[in-house]
Amino acid sequence: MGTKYKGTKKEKAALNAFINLMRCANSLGSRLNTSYIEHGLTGSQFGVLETLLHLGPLCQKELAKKLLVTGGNMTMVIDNLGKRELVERVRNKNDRRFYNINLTKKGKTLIQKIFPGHVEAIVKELGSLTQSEQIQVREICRKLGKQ
Amino acid sequence: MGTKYKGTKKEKAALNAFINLMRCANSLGSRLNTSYIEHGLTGSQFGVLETLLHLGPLCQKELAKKLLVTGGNMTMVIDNLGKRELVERVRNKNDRRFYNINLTKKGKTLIQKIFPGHVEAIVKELGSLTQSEQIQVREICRKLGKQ
DNA sequence: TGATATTAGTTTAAGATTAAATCATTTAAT
DNA sequence: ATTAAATGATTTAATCTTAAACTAATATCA
Repeated sequence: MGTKYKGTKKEKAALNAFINLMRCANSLGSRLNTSYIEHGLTGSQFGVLETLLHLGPLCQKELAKKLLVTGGNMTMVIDNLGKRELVERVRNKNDRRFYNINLTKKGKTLIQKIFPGHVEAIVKELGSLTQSEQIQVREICRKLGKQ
Repeated sequence: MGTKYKGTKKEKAALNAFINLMRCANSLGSRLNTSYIEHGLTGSQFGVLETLLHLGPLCQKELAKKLLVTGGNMTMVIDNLGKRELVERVRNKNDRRFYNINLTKKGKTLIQKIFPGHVEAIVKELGSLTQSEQIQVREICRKLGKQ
């Protein structure tokens, strides 16, 4: 579904690629959020739990950077995960400005329970692409990722 | 930057493609939002104005569907655009459940002023892709778009 | 040492977003 | 015609998100 914008060929090609990419990511994200919404997690909350599971304890700033959200928002996300006792803040002893954010046993159990279904859903969605196309996605996104 | 998840090759390939796609769209979106943020518009507001400019008057439900947001949210977005007199609601005479949402002269002037810079920024960002890669994006997103 | 700058995290204020309940209007089915 | 169902829009309550101002801890360096 191309744009209705009247521009040069080059402009229309770029605009179409952009629109398609954004809409695709948006709708893919919506279709894949059921795995964590069912467990009362928001996207950011799921992202934090998943990041901690796979990368180990991180401080809030690192989490915010990885998940592309602001520091203030990360404070709230960690607060809310903390209220449900899914993560805990532990002051860094060497530098008391930092917290190390750890998964609690309860948090680890939850994310380990949810994650496989999430992967399964992704594999299913991405199954419409050939292996070569999946590699193309990585290459293209790598190029676009550099500002 | 691949995932740390231990899974089958197929799972890791799908997961990596997915993560790259989502992060790419996210950061691309952040880099491209300056064009409208400078004019005090949110992403949704910009989306509405741009859609109305290129597709003509639509009702709120159609706008919500095109922009992948909820109807309730669209009510608020239109409210806020209305407060700034950038759009206006006009009751459909044949079916009074509908509003036709029109760009005002002020709204049309604004979006016509902003849009070229937005396109220019997109062309610049997408310029890191070859023409063939831009076409690949469309093909890949078209496949992923089907649920 | 002690003033200054930097850094991690928090708070605040404004507004965005959603799901769900509700209202108003129109359509469908007797 | 009248009831029931469907449809577009609104409201509500809860949560998310951001930018900017702020606090506390650490680093820098004259």
